[in-house]
Amino acid sequence: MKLQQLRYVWEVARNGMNVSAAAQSLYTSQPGVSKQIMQLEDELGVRIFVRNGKHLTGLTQAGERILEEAGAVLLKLDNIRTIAREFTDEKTGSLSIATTHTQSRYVLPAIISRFVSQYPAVSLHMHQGTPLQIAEMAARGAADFAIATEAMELVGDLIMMPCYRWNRVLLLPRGHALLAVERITHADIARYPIVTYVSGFTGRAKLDDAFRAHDLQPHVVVTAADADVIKTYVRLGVGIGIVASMAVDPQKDADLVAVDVSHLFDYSLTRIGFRRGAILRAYMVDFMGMFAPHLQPSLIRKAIATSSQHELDALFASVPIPVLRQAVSV
Amino acid sequence: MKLQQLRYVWEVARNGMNVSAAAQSLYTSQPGVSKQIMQLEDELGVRIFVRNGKHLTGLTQAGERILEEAGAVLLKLDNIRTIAREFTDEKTGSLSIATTHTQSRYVLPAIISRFVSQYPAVSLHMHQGTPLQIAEMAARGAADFAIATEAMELVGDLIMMPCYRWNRVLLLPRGHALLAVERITHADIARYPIVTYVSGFTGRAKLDDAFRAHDLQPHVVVTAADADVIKTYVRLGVGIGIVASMAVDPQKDADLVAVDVSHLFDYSLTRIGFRRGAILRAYMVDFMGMFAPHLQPSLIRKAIATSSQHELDALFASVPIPVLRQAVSV
DNA sequence: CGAAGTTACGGATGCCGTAATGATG
DNA sequence: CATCATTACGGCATCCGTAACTTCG
Repeated sequence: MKLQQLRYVWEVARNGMNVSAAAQSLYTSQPGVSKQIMQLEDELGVRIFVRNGKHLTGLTQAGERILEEAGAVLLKLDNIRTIAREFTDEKTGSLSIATTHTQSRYVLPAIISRFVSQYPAVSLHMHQGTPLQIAEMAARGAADFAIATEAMELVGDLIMMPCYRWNRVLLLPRGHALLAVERITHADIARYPIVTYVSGFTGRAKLDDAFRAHDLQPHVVVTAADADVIKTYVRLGVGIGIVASMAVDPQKDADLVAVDVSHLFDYSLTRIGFRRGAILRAYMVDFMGMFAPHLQPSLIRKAIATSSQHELDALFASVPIPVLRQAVSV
Repeated sequence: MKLQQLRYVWEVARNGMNVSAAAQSLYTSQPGVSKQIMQLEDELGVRIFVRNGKHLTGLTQAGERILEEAGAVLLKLDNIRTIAREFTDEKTGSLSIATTHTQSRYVLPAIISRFVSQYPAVSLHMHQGTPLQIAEMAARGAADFAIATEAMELVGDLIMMPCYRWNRVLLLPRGHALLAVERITHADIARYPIVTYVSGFTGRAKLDDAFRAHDLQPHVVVTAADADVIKTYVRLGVGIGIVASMAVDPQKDADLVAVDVSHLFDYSLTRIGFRRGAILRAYMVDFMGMFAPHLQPSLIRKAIATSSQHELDALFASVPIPVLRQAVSV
């Protein structure tokens, strides 16, 4: 049994049982991959892949279980490399963050700029995607961190730590009729065409929930994956915007009015997640502390030591999670 | 990074940083081991072993952490092999049990004979040792199972499952004065010289506790690691024996009288343990069921899924553990 | 027929073991 | 001086890549 063989098996499975694709992504030749896999199967005396003639079509029962262990092995090998780097170049390395538009555009810049000034030798990689893509990237090790509000619970093998709670603001063109309303209600909002996030993004679910709870059918006329698009349509007068409060920039959005509507919607929780079982570099732990000050190294260590979502929840039950102050312009 | 290198590092550490010894136990040459380790260190850019001139004297900080991961890798490789064998030869393999004299002499024979008749192609290995040795053997994978009453909690990385509770009997020569006593007390026993287990064996601790709780100083004149020796001295008239009830053989020990004294001592708990993270062959799960009928596959699976001793305890809190009927001859 | 996987084969890397050298206590 | 680790070196296995062949959709 060789490491290459495990890597090959893993990569073939990752590429939908396509040996050619796996070979490419491993920068080697198909025959090499094919042969090593067969060699492993011979050594183990068991087929890992189901073959239809010469084509691999799936995993055998044994293959599934072997793949699982192989994945764990590959993770631990990564860990060994990480540990080694930590002890050689404490301040150098890379930090790969997968996150959503909202985070990378409005929340992270300040954090990142602090981080890069403290760790200039750490190369930074930001990946944008849907919450699900983000979570998957972290889960399979393509990113060190996933930062998102949604879908983080859908991927197992992620340790997710609550970072902050936030709510929504209404974005209105100056002079909008709603500005005259003292305390805005769901019904008030539902009277106007709405521009907001597509479902699965930036707390859209909680927004829908709130209206549904009041038996209201809001008129959502434009949906977008990010606040910039939403603002654009609000400026066009298409409707009133509902965005995450952190997406409001007092300067740049001075032509619009942001109204706090946190009394109308449940708070959403943004979390940072990383692969369970992965070793974190010191600067990664530090990064989390910058992003969410309550994520102290000792707390992170405890979180890593947990083994189930349940345990993790219990750990954070007693930790106060900051609530993002609503950036309201009146 | 190669698997051999991890194996070499692991083995050197296991052998007290002695490369020569490690090479021998790996059936290879010293230079090969030496070279591969240095190669790994070069690749990782970090020393794993502390060197005093040319002698390895210990692990570096990085080395300790790397060793930990390497151990996990090696375990998972074993798991892959185990999985493969499970799918090829479901009924063949080996079962290695580390246990104490009491178990292997009095308790296991019946179980083992059932087992071998059901799995004739499984080669059986029994290792006898002190409870601590036993636990360590299982923890490092030298044995599949540890079965013992003591010390199982001292070794981490073991999943220990309660099997049965048992208590002690008094072994008396026929016609002994104590046989006239209706309900024997601690004080009654303490009046006679006692032959029993050495500390650390077969529930000796609970025995001492009981006398101490009654402010009695029993006169232990002979201690032995197994009941056979104890019986021998009882037969010699050196003293009265206190042994585990399962150590009494009604036929062979017909010349002695066994008196139930379970009202005098706390029940002891015999457990079976296996390495956390290891894959169990189907016949291993079956073996546990034969040894302790309440250890059903589903329960074992749940136990494997636990990650801490605490969780494990919680799981078994609601499982009734059989109490061994006292084999008393009167 | 095209895409994909296996077989065949030559070149090169690299691992292993023996022998020699260098340190250690 | 005996033990132990590293360096040197030759033989051999093995892994890789190219090319040819085979099979599936």
